[in-house]
Amino acid sequence: MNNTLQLAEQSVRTTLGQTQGQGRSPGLTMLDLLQVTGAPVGDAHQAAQVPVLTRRVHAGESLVHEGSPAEAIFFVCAGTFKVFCTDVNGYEQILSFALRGEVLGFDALCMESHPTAITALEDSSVFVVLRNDVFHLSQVVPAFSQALQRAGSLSLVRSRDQVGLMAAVASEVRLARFLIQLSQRMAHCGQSPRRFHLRMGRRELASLLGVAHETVSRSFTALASWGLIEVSDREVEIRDMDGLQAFARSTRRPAEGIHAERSVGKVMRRSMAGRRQGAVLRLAA
Amino acid sequence: MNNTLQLAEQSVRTTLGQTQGQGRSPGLTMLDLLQVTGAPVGDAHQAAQVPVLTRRVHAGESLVHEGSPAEAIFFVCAGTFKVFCTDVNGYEQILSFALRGEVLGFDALCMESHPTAITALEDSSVFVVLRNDVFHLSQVVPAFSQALQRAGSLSLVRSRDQVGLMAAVASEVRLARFLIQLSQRMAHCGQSPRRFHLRMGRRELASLLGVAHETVSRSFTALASWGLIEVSDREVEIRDMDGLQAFARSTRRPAEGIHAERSVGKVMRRSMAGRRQGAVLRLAA
DNA sequence: CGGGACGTTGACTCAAATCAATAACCGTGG
DNA sequence: CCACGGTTATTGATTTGAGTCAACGTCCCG
Repeated sequence: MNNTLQLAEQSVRTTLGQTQGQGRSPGLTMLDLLQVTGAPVGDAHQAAQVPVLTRRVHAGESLVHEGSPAEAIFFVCAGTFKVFCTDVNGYEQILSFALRGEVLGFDALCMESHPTAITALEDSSVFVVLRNDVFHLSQVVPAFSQALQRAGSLSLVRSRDQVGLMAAVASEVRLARFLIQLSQRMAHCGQSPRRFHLRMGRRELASLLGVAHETVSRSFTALASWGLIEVSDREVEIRDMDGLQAFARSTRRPAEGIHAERSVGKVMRRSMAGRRQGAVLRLAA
Repeated sequence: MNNTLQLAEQSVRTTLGQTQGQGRSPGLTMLDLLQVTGAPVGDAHQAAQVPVLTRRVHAGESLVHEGSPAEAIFFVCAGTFKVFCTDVNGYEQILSFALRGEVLGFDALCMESHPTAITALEDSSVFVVLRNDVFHLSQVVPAFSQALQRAGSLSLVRSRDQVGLMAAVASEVRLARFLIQLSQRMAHCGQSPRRFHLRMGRRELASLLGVAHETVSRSFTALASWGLIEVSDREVEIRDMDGLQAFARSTRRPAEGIHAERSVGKVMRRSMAGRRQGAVLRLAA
């Protein structure tokens, strides 16, 4: 317990240089961090004793650069981040978007440097846990150990959802899946699951989905003309959640031996092909 | 310390029912588990005191079913596993292959049930850590806590590499990237990085790469005809590692503002198109 | 006002999905 | 032993969806 406080003090001192004078911890503690992650808080009193650093990152600013030494991990307190890596040719591959409660930099725990870059898509803030403290805090504050495990695990689930996105054949299906994912994550953050503002541009979306940005545009208008969503620039409203979800379930040719009818997506896109205007769509009713 | 042994005993008792009578722990301990993960072993003596369960899984057998309650996590001790999920239409989406040292089921830590299925591609064995023990062991055996963090982190890195695979435009590039990844992982396991036996079929590979299985076949013959590899069914030999790596770096249209020359892949595929036989290839020499 | 970033839409091309046929392999059982 | 069905892998023919190139409109900021 004594130990705990010492540790925390040291943490603060060590990190101040890191934050580049940007953020001072306004009295936030480990308890706040735990609450943001949604993990069960064991000993709230103990957790409230351990101060935690925060850092503000303005829109477009970088939180970590690719290849920079892995000195800390972060927990998103507010805002949105994009995680990406830039290959030798300058192509920027987006790996995920992170919302409130998610951990950033977990993938660096098994290496010396960050394999990915992270930048803020809007004004955001994070909790900072220095790498050296990760180990100690795990031992001293059991709830933190658990929160880290859960957050890391969630990160993995997200990453695998991402594979599900890119696995879809049709570009419209990829977009539909993304929108549903985002909708659920927004809901989880207490925001409206039916109407939201996209924090990223078409180009970034295209990278995430693994298609050309022109295709993203076309897919948006396609989904809108089916009557599933309504779009205006980055403003999105889901008009037919069930329909969108059904459409998002379209898959690539099913495994042999299972003789289901043709995939929904293709049927729908084919049936829509002849139509001229955004006709109302009856979906596998 | 005393506590440690009690915990372990309990673990053994609780798990015996789970293992379906398949595996008895042949005296393996936490020390063995730590060594397999490659994590630094702190107190070897302590770790050697903590028995750990193992479980054998025969080729084709299932380790966990999708949606089954998340009762344990696993560390691959030997063999190969595939991690996948089956969607409503019966299409089997492969998420990753796991080799020795990697953790399985980490994604279930943040939920009540496994979001993915896991089956063995060959006769394999795993260490079993019950979910309830994960928390306690993390507190009692610091080295385990660290090993779990590292293994989870590695899992995330793998999952993101997977995104890198599917992000590539050309199917031959995807396959090339996969082969290089696998080569490096094989090397990490102490096996030859130039010559290996694929544990998975074309269909499974196709699912992982996000293409049709016919395309995987064609990509294999393409890479072989470039002279980069040699293939015979599931036996693969990399003949030109540098060339393969250069080819694997081909990307989608680079981000605007960076005016690099056309992507390597397209050029190569174009220049190869005219050739009839597996000519020797000079790559960006 | 002009330059730049962003988004949409159209036209064209081509790579990969799909459909189909064949070959090789394997375990089973006559 | 071979015949058989089932699975897997390869290759060919055809179609189509998405990448690419290009033009255009909008918005914002200097």
